Amino acid sequence: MTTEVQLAMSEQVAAHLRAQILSGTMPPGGRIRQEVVAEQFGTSRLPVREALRMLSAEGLVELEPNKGARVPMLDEHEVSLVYSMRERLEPLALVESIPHLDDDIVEELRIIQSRIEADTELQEFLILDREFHMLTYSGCDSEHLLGTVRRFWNTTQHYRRAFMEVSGPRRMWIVNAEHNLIIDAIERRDPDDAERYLAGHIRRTRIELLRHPEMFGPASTGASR
Amino acid sequence: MTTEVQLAMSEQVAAHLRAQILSGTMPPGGRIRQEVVAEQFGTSRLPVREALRMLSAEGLVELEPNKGARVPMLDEHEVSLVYSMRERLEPLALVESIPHLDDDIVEELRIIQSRIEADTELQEFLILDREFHMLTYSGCDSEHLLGTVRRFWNTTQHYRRAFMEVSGPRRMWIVNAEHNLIIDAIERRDPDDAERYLAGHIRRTRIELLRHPEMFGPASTGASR
DNA sequence: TTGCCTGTTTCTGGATCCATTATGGAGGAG
DNA sequence: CTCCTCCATAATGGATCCAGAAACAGGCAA
Repeated sequence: MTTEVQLAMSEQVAAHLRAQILSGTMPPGGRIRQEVVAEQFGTSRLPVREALRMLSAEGLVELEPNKGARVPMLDEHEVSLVYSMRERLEPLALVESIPHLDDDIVEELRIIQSRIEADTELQEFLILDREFHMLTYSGCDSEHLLGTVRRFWNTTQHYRRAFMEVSGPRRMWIVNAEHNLIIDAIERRDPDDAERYLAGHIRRTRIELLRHPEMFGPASTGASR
Repeated sequence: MTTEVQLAMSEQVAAHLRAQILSGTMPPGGRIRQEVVAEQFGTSRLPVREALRMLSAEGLVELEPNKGARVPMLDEHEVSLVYSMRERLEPLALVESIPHLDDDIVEELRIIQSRIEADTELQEFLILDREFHMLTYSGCDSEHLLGTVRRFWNTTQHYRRAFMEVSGPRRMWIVNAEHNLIIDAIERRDPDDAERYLAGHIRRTRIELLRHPEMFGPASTGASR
């Protein structure tokens, strides 16, 4: 009796598309054809439709009636605003989370952070950075709060990558310094400091991001039409 | 040439279910059977499934694989947390919105407010109160921000009603006073004051709400199992 | 040449049928 | 009498087929 859960087909499709979108294989503006995805998985179009609904709930695709699905493309103001939302919500998530974070988590955070500092590969950085922040929020037991935070990360994922591409390793040094401040505050169980550092971290990222308007050109990577 | 849009069937079903849930006809914890809804609308189960996916994206139902849909039931802490999220996000929405609100909107706000003060019917109050706040955010052109705010209102809708039921008309007087402060701040185009009043409005509501833990009993209205 | 109209094609939306999984009750063992 | 097991039932998940809307290409007229 394996505890293997035999995921529903629609979940599998959703997971795969999610990975593709988050990894940048499907750039913003790119259309997603149900039939193409369906035969890619050897299923009918129905689970694909369900998967697309799930992803639209997560902010990863947008659905237009009778016109299909596409990866959302955000303009400069919208990205900035999502960062403003993150700036307000994620500190709350962190404050809620800290009381439930034990020393094992803190240790794990330091391990992730050391891997971030060791490995400067872009794709790897994006994954680890996300993992780092999500782990700091993991003590927060509200699915609403966590889900909302995840959605924000999803919608801005592509622009995080574009930003890191143009701002280079210098940006990573700053991120590293700020991450370590956050870890220390968590270890001291100091929610006020943690909140302050995190809000500042996100705010500075947003401001820095706005200094690179070239990221928001018509279509940064293919994705015509 | 009518601009009538011939809504998709799934949208119609979603709209109807949405209204039913928000009006309290379907209480938290209540299961939603696809087949029942389907024959209620004379359609197949497929558009119902799509509608349920939409509603789950809006936070109005929760889906569990192979177990169907139910109206989410929140505990005390979760509701409080959603109010904390509202307290942080809605002031941002208001600040973003104010520059785009013209005098016509202000006038409309005063009309809604006068209707709230005139009509003390509970159901009507809930609708008008929501309409009021959403109108103050209507100048904000970000679908992400507006969508998130709407989701928060959706998830707490049932507890807003339960709260008004137990706290009575006294609560309405306070709400009225605070609404008028917000209108004035908007009319003066003073985002700082507006933000302050709104944050205080939500915070005080949250605190007051927590003084009635009896609302979070096993099941306030039917909805067994 | 340019703009509009129309026919064709392609893709999404919906209906029906089948497979799979959860649920609830009856019956038997301890 | 209680608890476990097994089975019948009902509800969800998926496949296939069909209808309708949108994009595209070609032709016609100004």
